[in-house]
Amino acid sequence: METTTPQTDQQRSAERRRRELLEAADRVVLRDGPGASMNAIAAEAGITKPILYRHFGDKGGLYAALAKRHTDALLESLRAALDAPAERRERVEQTLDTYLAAIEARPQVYRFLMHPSDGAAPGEQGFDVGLHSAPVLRRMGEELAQVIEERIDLGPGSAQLARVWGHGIVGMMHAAGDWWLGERPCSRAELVSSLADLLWGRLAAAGNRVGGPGF
Amino acid sequence: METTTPQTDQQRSAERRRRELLEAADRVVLRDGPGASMNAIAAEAGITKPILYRHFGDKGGLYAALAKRHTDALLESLRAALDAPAERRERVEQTLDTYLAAIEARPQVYRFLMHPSDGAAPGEQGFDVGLHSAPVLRRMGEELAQVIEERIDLGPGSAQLARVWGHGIVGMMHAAGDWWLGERPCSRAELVSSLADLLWGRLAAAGNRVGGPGF
DNA sequence: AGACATACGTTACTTGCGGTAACTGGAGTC
DNA sequence: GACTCCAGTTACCGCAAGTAACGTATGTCT
Repeated sequence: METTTPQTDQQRSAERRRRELLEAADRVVLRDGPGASMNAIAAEAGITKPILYRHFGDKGGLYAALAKRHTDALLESLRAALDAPAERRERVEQTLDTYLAAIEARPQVYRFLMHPSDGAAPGEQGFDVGLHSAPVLRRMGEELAQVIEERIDLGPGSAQLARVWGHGIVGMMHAAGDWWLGERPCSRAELVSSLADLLWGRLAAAGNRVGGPGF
Repeated sequence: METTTPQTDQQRSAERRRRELLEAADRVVLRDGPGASMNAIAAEAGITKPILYRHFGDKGGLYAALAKRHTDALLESLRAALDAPAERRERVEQTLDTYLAAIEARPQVYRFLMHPSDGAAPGEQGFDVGLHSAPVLRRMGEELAQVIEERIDLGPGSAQLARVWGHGIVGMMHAAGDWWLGERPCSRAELVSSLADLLWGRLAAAGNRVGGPGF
């Protein structure tokens, strides 16, 4: 057989191993929260620490690899909702709802991606060592910016405007979702509708309250 | 019992001490970034670790106290801009600009408040141990929600709507500001104007691009 | 005055993490 | 059969959070 395929064989094996390790890490993080230690992950994978370090360099590398998996999956869903052939408002609501459904379905994953250091027990190292603080939001922002610029006519300076809006809208969605996930003050549909209303200028259109405080 | 003024004296002294410690911690964090160690902070304050722990319990407590100081200051400025007697758009722009000016003027403080674990050197503990991940955003969101509900007439369900919008707008401002601070793609005034345009429904009003991709 | 409680401060320690160096055993190669 | 790579191990270092146990000045009670 391919007795003369040492490198390819090794590479395939290494990649499979890497996937296994990532899945083990996933399980641990999902179970123990983001405070999971490298030791615990190694144990779950049935091996010991140095192997993890050989594969991922350091904890930040493991975090990045783990985050990339989930981020890719999330972005995939969002792209689908964003590219759907529907009216703009419909698309916006679908995208918001997709995002919220995702974080609602797997809050542990969400918390890991967005607040990787929370839940670290005393003496434990957080998980976002390095500069990996929520690159998810950045990626989503850039992605949305691109879609906006491709599909909407914004006149001069559209590139800049699209990027500002991309990051702004993503941030709005994120913050509202984070708050909603914590307090559950209303249904998902209501939240989606309220946010879409905001984006549709209802804030600007609303009238002043009568007998307000002071003025 | 309260023999004259021993307790009060002690309390005053303790409070002054606490302020001194917080100021020292501030200096260290501002200088060394959020990876500052308790030892370093204690040294800067001219004392040793256990005193810090007697005053703040644990690192999370120190973080919380530190964050509260800055958060209070920031909220103060924002409230002023938000309560100014001006047209709504003017007020919104002023508030956005105030926030952006603050994070632009003291990015170190900003990064500490928002991304407290970044910059932690290997082996160092991040700074947001505990559940203190960005309560700043929550507080700003609630504050804004209150102002919105007080001053704007939103019809039925206004309380809920105001809260969603409060958190959403704060998240928009935060994410856009974070991105802007990192890349500086445009002037502050442009960013403010773009965000206000977004809130004023320009996204909804814009026309579709001709010859878009696919459709 | 002298014994005493109390808060302030210290040194010295434990624990547990991330990360690494140096050793070990088994596959394939000449 | 000697040689070379690997995956994997044990055993360790450095360092940070957090704690226990030990002084020491200050003002109070008898």
